[in-house]
Amino acid sequence: MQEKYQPEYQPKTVERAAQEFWNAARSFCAIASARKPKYYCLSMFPYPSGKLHMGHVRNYTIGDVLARSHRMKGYNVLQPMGWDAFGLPAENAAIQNGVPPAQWTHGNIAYMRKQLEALGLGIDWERELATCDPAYYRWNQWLFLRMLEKGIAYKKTQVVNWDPVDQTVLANEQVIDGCGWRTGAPVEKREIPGYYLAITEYADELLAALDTLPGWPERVKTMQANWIGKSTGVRFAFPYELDGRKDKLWVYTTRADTIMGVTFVAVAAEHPLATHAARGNPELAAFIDECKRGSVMEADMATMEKKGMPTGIFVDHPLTGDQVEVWVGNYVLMGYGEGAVMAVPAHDERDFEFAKKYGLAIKQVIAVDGEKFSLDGWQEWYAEKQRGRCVNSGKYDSLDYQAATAAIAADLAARGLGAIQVQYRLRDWGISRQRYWGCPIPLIHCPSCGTVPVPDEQLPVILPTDCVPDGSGNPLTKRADFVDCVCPKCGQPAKRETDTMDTFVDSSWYYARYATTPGASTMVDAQTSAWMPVDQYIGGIEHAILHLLYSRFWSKVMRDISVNGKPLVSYDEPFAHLLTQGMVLNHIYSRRAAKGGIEYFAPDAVTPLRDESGRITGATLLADGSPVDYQGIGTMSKSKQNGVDPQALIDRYGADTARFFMIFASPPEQTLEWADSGVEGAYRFLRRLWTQAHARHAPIRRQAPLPAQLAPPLAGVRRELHLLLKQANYDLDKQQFNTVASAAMKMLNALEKVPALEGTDAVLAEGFGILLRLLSPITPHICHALWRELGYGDDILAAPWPQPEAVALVQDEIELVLQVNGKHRGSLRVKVGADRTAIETAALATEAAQKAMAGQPAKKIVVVPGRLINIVV
RNA sequence: GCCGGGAUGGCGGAAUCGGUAGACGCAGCGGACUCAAAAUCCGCCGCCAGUGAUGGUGUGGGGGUUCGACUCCCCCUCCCGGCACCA
Repeated sequence: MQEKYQPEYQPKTVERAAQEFWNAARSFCAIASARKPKYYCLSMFPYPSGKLHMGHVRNYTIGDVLARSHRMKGYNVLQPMGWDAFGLPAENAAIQNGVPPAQWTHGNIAYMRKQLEALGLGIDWERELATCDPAYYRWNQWLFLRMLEKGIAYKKTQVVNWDPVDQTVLANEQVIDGCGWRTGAPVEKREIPGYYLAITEYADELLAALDTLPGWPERVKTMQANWIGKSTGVRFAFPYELDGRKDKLWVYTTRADTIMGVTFVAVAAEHPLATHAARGNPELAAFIDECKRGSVMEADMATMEKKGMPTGIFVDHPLTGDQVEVWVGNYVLMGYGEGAVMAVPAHDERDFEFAKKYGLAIKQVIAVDGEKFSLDGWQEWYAEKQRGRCVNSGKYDSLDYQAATAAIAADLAARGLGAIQVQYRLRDWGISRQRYWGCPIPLIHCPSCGTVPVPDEQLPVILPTDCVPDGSGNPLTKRADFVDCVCPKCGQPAKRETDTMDTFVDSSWYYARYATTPGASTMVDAQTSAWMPVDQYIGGIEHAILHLLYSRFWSKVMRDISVNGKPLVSYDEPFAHLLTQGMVLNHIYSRRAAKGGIEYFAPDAVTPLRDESGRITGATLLADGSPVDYQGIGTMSKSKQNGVDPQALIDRYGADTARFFMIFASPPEQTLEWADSGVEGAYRFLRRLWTQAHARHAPIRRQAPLPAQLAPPLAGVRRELHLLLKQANYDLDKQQFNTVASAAMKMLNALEKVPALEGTDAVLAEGFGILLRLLSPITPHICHALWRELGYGDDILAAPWPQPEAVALVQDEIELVLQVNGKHRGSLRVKVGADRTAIETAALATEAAQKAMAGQPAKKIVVVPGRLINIVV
């Protein structure tokens, strides 16, 4: 044994010793093994924002509980960690304090890695990676070039938020109420070229394959399915003649059955017809300009006031030949579908409001029996598909949705004006960012050859690490040593692409890189396929759609790209099981900066002001008493300054307390409002565990075998322990870790009360052995130390997972709940095998039943075996 | 606005299939130990009435199904996540 067994719990000493033990034994280095089943346990890697926050502690403790419990259950576990190291916050930090993003990022990584180590996570650090490392991002570039060759990557124009003062593209996050976050200037929409990945080519597979993911939460699959948004509709055209030229205005609709109710057509501000009409119409041109202002966010588009203006251009209704006027609408997006929509005010809520506002015709073409249509106000049934029948629609009258759509599509097709088409809500993935701190897009622009890919042997295109962004555009554009190059094709001077990639690219395949042999000279290798897919992925619910969908897409692309006739990877889906952790929330305080931008303040930097009901209404700054606004509660994040650093907790109580508290606080999938009340309780429990173990260490070390027959009080304690273990194992399988922690507390409560009898030592030895193993995934350090001190063995990680024994659980009497008319009136004890009649007789005989029945005869008696009996009078 | 989720004591939460609502813990209150405090230990603890036994009531709000509803169905309110350049 090591030093003297301390009677007091000293987390620092215990934790240092355990961590040294694991490091020396390389306990968490994953080596492929054919003898054990593999378990690739992965938590979403953090953005190195500076310090860990409680959301990280929650995420990584959950992952570690799963990894450690599976290890003890006999799995060969891989649990890696790395850094999502490119991104906007590094540039923001540079703007604020002038430090280059590279330096800031590496400093943060060093600090946060120490914090993760202090938490005692069972991580294979030999596989650590950072996405800002050229050895990693070269493969982003390499795969991008393969996608370009296959046509999966292509160029088109994109609409971005433009800050006219800083002359820079803004992220959605940097747009506050339609204005730039630094300048306060109203944001404009601007069209610029960018590169896209054709994720829509995989839309069908991404949707269908959701059914192959039983290990994913239903809610995430539903969100992804809705996001992909597969719909079957009709793409059709309104023919028109303009300046003597015949042409067609195409639209797409899922409600072709309402086509006879079209009273106008709305096009996007950027639509060619709008541009045409704006010539010689200054008022319309001004309106189009207005439409081009504002943010590009969908939420803004959906909630803003719907506005429009007529173009004076008319198109022909494809079936009736009626003249239909074309309007410009601020709610129609050029980049989505055809940039034009048919408007049926009677059966689309948005069109209805629009028509009422501008006095446009509303023509009812769908009726529902028993419902009365009125122009006075919108009613839900107007847009209903299922109950409706066509009216005022000529030959389509009385047809239902299905029949009308089919007939109308057939008629449109016969005229060459349309066809049934499957469409997706999903749009192709735009990956170009006009930012410095990201992976360079490996392209060269040559005056004579056009856009030329960087040859593979020149990869990676290395990002200079000494730039300091100042908020006014991408500093790469000013770096001649980066931009100036020679065309790989013709050798003439050329310019390098300065756009970098979306950071979602980096995170779309990092899990595969972890699984690859460290230092491999290819993107992936045979080891990748051996470890993949990830068996258990753990991360925040905020990634339910984008990150998880992009990763699924990226996997399928890698599967479809072959090198030397071999696909890069052999799996279809990257993540077999997914646990979506609920967000850890905290209060958000902010105020408008002088220029109109916004600044955030940490909750511990303000004094909240409350109304009489206790709700926070505002706050004052601790530093100078100036007022700040209360923004409600939201996810802990660097940008909102509301993260809580776990370091103080770890320093004061140790990592085990921090881990236990986070796990105990709530079930993993639930949102958690941060409050540190209760940390004391977690610490108290661990201290009690330590002192109890110490007080009993002599009898436990004897490891006496259980006697054949235990005295009833001891048998009762033993039964309780095994019952708790059974429940805890069930909860662990359900990934409901908070009640596993509760079970451990209940076990200690039971063990403290074990009466001193013949066999007590054996019950204690068995009981502590169960408790320590059950608790070790949550609080590994203290369990490691006690396991050794109490003489169970050298390494609790090598111990088998505890299982309840059936013989310990038997009992001969059970308690049934007694109800009269469904109301709880007491209980009664019956022998385990008692039959129904015996139970009924016993129940009717009880004083409580007699009293509650008040002399009335039983009309019916419900007996739920083993649970309750309900007498109905 | 649209998509997904949530709401249970003063607080975090528990209740596996529709079967004792509030396990476990925090806070609080009372007591023991102590010169005192901390730590520790014992007890109480949803709300209302009652000295008490006990009775009534209670899982965001309203309605329904059922012998029985935190749990199932319908409607509503509020909160959280996502909405494609935060990660």
